[in-house]
Amino acid sequence: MRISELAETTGVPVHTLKYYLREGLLMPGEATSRTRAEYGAEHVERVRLVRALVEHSGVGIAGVHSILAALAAPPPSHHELLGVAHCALPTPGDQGPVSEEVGALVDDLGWPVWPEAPALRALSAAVAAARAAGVELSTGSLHRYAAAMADVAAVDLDVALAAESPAAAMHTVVVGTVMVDPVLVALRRLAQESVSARRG
Amino acid sequence: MRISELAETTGVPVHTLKYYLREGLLMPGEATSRTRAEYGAEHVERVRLVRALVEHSGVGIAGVHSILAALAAPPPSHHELLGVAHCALPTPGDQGPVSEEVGALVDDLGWPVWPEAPALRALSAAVAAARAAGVELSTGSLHRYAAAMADVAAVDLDVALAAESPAAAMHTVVVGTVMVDPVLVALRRLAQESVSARRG
DNA sequence: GTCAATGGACAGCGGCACTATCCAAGGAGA
DNA sequence: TCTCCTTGGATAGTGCCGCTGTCCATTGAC
Repeated sequence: MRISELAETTGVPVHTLKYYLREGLLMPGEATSRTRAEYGAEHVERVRLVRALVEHSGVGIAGVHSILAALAAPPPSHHELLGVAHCALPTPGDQGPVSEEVGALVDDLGWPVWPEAPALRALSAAVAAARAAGVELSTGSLHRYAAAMADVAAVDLDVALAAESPAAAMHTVVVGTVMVDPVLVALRRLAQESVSARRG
Repeated sequence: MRISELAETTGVPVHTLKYYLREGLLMPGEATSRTRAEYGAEHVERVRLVRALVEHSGVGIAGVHSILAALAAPPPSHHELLGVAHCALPTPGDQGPVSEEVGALVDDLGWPVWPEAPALRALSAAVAAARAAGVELSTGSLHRYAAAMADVAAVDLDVALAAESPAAAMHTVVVGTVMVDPVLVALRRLAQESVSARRG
């Protein structure tokens, strides 16, 4: 199909597709002449992925770049997959240090976590920001939140390991991690209402 | 203290404080003359809250407005608190319809949820976006995610109900909901690494 | 032969969260 | 008193981001 058909199929304007081509978010079509190129199903899929990431995941264009690069790289062993995937994910607040409290938390939980994990820094920043906003976050609450997120992670890993290929597992982990976050946030709101109604 | 001292105390430039005053995010100080006003501890706290929300919660200036309005309103009964709080929270994707699948999900779970809840629409949109990005989200996975988020919500409600006043409970629910989301996201990443390492 | 579509280059836009400039009035130190 | 700095207020500008609009030469379908 030509670019205008790709635009029609995906609902994305031609101008925006050209922009994605310029930015390297969309691979060029197969040129059939100097002013004509052919696009296929993989282009449709890519456009849908890029739009979903841009519109719903909060990672910017640069983040989409990094995610696409991770998906394109030959996926490493299962051991390294998580580390590579998490380093490819844009993580807000991963600049600062790891707080003592967060270090103690993962120690207490007995979580075997890479000490340089971006998520450790992000967690430290997020906890500090919540406290600055006046939210009381006790160690006990953090432990209970962590236990719940361990259940979430178990689902994530079950789905990822069920993938038929390492590339599919990589896709599941990287894209699933960023795209399911909003799902979890919405579920949390609903669960709050549900729990409140049951208790009230 | 004067505005320059407020700026020094909070680390926020005077210009930005003036901007917050203009936008109504910061209440005016007590005017001691036409070119002098006195700011107090509640201003410091408000500035910290506004900055935490702007920098770390993803809700924009408009969302901060809506949150502050909810905090200022006389908090209703515990029954209504959650509904009022959630309507005040900016919820991306709350424009669309509620998908059948999401409706069936809350039915299956037996969650007593208000059918007009913004989170229902947000969840529908988030699930659709994840699917568009190629993430396989089975009904079973959604159920397991929902169970985990029910545990999270139980912690949320425990903390909120421990508040000594309805106003404090409102603050805990509204601010806690948006500021703890990033904490949960970071914990999910860490839990993924931990679970992966344990299984590998 | 005609005319719309294409690829390519590049500037412009709209929204957002500030940030800079300017001004008159008012207070504080010399 | 004089001078200089700060304040509040108003208005306009900045930088970033994700597009979007314009222009052009080439080309291919009708």
